[in-house]
Amino acid sequence: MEDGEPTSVGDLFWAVARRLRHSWRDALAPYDVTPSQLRALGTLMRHGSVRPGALARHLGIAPRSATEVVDALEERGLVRRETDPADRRATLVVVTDTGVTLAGEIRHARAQEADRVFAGLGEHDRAELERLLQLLLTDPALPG
Amino acid sequence: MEDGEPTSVGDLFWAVARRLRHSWRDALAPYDVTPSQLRALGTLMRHGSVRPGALARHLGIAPRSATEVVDALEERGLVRRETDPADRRATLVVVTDTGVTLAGEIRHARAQEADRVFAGLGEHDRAELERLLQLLLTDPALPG
DNA sequence: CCTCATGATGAGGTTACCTCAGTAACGAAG
DNA sequence: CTTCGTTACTGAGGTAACCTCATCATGAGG
Repeated sequence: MEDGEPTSVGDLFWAVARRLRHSWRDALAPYDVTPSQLRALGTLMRHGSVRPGALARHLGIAPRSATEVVDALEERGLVRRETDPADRRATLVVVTDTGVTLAGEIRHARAQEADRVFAGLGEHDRAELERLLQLLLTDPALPG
Repeated sequence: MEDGEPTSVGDLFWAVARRLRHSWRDALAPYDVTPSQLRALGTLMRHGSVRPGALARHLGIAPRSATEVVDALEERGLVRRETDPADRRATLVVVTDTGVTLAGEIRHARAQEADRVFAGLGEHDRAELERLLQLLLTDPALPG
């Protein structure tokens, strides 16, 4: 990113996104969990056992893609699939003990990393950024 | 993105990034140019004819990946490769007339789209966001 | 019980990256 | 002027994270 002149807000946004992505990838490397897996794990922690379809909706991805993330998490033993007793077509994705533990550790590490990155802004600016992002997120002009 | 509770600034950031990405992809669809291609084309417009290696540096990607972007642009006739007269190992990536025209059109369309998205913030907030992003970008705490 | 909708997944594709190895040409040193 | 390390690009092959479309089982309503 030696490009000294990102012209628009959009360009700026992407430039920051890129840096952030790399930074996080490095921070997560020792845990052998990719960002998207972590995102899914986090959602599962927050929502408890859900079906892949619901997970997909939470993550804003296609149902088929949720299957893949669950596959990956299951392969790492962080999650396990159980047949939904209420509907035998469906599956429940349950976080294992290992998963819970790891999620906790990573959450901690990531919070530190985020602090490191966003702390450069100072308390006030960080709150301001949070407000603006929240605004953008709830902006009806953007497609879902 | 039905997930009502992105907890951290980072999560928020990614959520916004996702929406923005989709929005842009849709806006660019009629031109048959991917975001990464457009980014490269933009850089070329700003810097004139450069070698793939330099382009890679500007874009913050590996040299090998620049080759790919140039391949794609060349295939669409937006760019052409010329041997660097100063160093026959090297190649110069030159934007064709078609490329210049298309870049102009897209720049216009994209500006409108960005306006649409970020205008939801209002003039003041947009400037504020720009300031904050610029801050993050120049923050030495982040790896290059 | 037949039909339609729904939940998950197999198959196969795309984008945008990456590393590693190879080839060609430059530049300096012998 | 030849040899040698360096640099520029690219072929080969790989990855993550998505996608669509087709398939199969189950559930729910007429």
